[in-house]
Amino acid sequence: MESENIYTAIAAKLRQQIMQGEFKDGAVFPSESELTKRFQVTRTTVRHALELLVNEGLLSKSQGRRNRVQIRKITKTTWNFASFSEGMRSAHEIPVSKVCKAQIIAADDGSYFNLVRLRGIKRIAGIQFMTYEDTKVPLSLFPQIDRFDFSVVSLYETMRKEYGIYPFKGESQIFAVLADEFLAKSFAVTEGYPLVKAVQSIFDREGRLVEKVSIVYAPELIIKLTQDAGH
Amino acid sequence: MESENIYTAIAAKLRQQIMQGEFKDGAVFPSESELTKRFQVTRTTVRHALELLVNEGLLSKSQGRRNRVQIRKITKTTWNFASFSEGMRSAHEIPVSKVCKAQIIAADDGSYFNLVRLRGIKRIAGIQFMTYEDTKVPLSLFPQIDRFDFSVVSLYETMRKEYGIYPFKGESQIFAVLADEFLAKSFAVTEGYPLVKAVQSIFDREGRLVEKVSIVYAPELIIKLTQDAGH
DNA sequence: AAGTGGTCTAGACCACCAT
DNA sequence: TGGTGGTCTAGACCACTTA
Repeated sequence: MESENIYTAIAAKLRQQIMQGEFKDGAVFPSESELTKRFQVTRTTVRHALELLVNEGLLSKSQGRRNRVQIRKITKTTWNFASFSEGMRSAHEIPVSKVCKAQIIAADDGSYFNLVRLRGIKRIAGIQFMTYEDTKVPLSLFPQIDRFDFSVVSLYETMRKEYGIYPFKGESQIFAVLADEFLAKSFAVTEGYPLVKAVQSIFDREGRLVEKVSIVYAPELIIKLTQDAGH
Repeated sequence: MESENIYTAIAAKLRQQIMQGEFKDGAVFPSESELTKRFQVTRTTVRHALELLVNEGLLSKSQGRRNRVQIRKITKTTWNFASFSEGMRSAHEIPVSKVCKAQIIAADDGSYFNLVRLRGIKRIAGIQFMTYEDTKVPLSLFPQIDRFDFSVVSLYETMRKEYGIYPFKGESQIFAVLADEFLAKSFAVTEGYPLVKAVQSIFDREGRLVEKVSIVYAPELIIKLTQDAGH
């Protein structure tokens, strides 16, 4: 498991410790001088390693303060439901998830766990669904993942905590579709109403396919994207 | 125009030279040792400055070879038409642009140049339009920009070359809409066909609003997005 | 006041590329 | 083979936060 460079090796070791929960999310990180002693290198090399972790969204820095573990979510936008439900939770709304289908399916390239969910929020007036998600995850990477109840637990959290696999990069295609009877009923719109649908493939850092997902968004849901030229 | 750090100041100076075309796109960049002499700093500091430019997508590096100026486009996807038309050009298709409206409008926050275009490609069978774009650019940043003929010249290129302003960051909202009579005719679909519409605000590095644009995409146009967790 | 991270120096050796 | 960028050392001083 050796890497060519010292700093990549150090980053790999620290990343592993973060992933395995040895350094917990939000906790203070060992100081740079501690790390120089531990790894027997100069501070420059330690900082080079830490820079990688910062760029990966695992570590947050600010001058004078101790470095902290901060696991950044895959997007900062309402692009996937995860961040959306977090926003709702803070606004005193309760996220709900209704499993429509949870089964193992066979494809050309192996077996997949297929999870179909309606997701939304619970309000006084009743449940309002915001997305319809059809997810496929490869069983080769996530053996026995069908034993979890995803109406209760988060899929991404399960991937991270139970399997140590971390979504890193996503590719999406966007379409417009017309609401069919089921979607119209679920989203409380008329049949034929135009809806946004996204088909995504999510990969981890090693480039392995982690998830194939198709999402139809309710019209209330404002889909925001942020893109940079660089950085 | 002084910055607090030496490396930020050096990066700012080099960035300016790249933007102003002193170092042209694709050309070799001064070597790191040359830059240490020019700015009278160590190589570490020069490299710190260059790292910023690499992250901004202005510079490309590889070991042993000279650093090169490489101006990365705002997206690598079919997200805006620019990259799409570039792809088409290489496939021996001719991009076309039909100006529907080009006028100055007044808003609460100043005057804007409003440009509405149908854009697409010319084929043997005829012209096929792929996007309908409604663009508004502030006259405060781009005085007399209405003198250009944007059926011929690129809007982004004009911003860059004539005004030295460089699109950096974009925020988008995505909707689904139904084709009205005009769009149906332009895109050769039936009225009521579902289409993807994006409303974008584009900012430059200083955070100034450079462009407000709404784009409706033809159904043939596959909209691809790539997103990373970090880096 | 002590400790932390941010910046910067002045070197060194190496891997890689072009000639 | 000479020059380039990549890595790394062993220091130093500063800005900032925390106690």
